[in-house]
Amino acid sequence: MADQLDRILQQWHVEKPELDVSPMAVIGRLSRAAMAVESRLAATFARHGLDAPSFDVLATLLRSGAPYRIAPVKLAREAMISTSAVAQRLNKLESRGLVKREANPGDGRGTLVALTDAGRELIETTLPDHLETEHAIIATLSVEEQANLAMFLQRITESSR
Amino acid sequence: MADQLDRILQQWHVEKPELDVSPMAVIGRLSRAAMAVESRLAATFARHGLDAPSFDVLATLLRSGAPYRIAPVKLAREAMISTSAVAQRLNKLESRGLVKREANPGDGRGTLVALTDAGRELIETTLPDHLETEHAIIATLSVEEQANLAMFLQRITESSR
DNA sequence: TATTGTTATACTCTATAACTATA
DNA sequence: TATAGTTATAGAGTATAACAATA
Repeated sequence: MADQLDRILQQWHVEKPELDVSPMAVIGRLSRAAMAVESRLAATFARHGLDAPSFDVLATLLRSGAPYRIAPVKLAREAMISTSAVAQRLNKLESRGLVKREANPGDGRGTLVALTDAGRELIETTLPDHLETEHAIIATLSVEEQANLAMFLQRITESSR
Repeated sequence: MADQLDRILQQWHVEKPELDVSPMAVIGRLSRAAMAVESRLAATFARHGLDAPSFDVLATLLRSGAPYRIAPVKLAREAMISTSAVAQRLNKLESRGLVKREANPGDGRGTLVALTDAGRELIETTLPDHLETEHAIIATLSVEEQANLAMFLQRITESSR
């Protein structure tokens, strides 16, 4: 089945026959797949009143395990965003009562972000739905193909560092 | 080699052993790979004074072939963005003299976006550099692996429609 | 001096709504 | 009525800079 990338590649072959545009077949489809997936995940998040950045913070807190407390600087490193961006994500979540900021007993400069009961409840409810969405997205691939895909993506990410 | 996704999956296994988080291995790596690639492509674009949306418009015009003219509504469909977003991309490019808007002789309502000489020159110079970057990103995979990766991504995108 | 964290501010890209003009 | 295109406006998320406080 020809997709949009096939048509784009065909155009390039006609217009620039001397160029090797084969990398576009991979990178183009990577970016389109990421866009399509992002949009499906966003729909699931929205059903629970969340967006991707908020889900990311709550999920990071949950998977860190009891007592569900993390320093903002650690959240910034995990998400690869600035500490300022973290502060702004936290403002949003804290105003909804999903997290709260506490003093860090081990570091007078620091803060600990804690999951509230409401936050815990929301992420526990959202997570299975999210996993179901992710499962549906990749169900078109066999388990072996999924493993190969994950490995290829890992190698691409590593080689881009 | 354990990457960040391996550590995240391990955390989930400990905290939520009853959940099947295996889809995250694929989707998580997809989103990280897309982010890493996007950032490398952006660096190449920046070296030529461009960003991804601007490159997208100029490349679309170039691969459309002579006379390098496209209606805005077609640009919107190709890029899957609103016609308003297209108008704003065009404002930016036109103010730099890289494209110009002409009347559409076949449709009195319409406009044709034309590559200027400067725009043509810029995209012709940027394109080989861009392809080199893309080639470097996927060079870690064999040609066969690249083909498999592209196919897997295509299937994921299709199944998300 | 370096690190943690916050706010103020600005930037980028986008979509929605409102509008003009032509098919 | 529908389509093409634009601007005004607002929204989301981010980073940089400036700042306060502690290590």
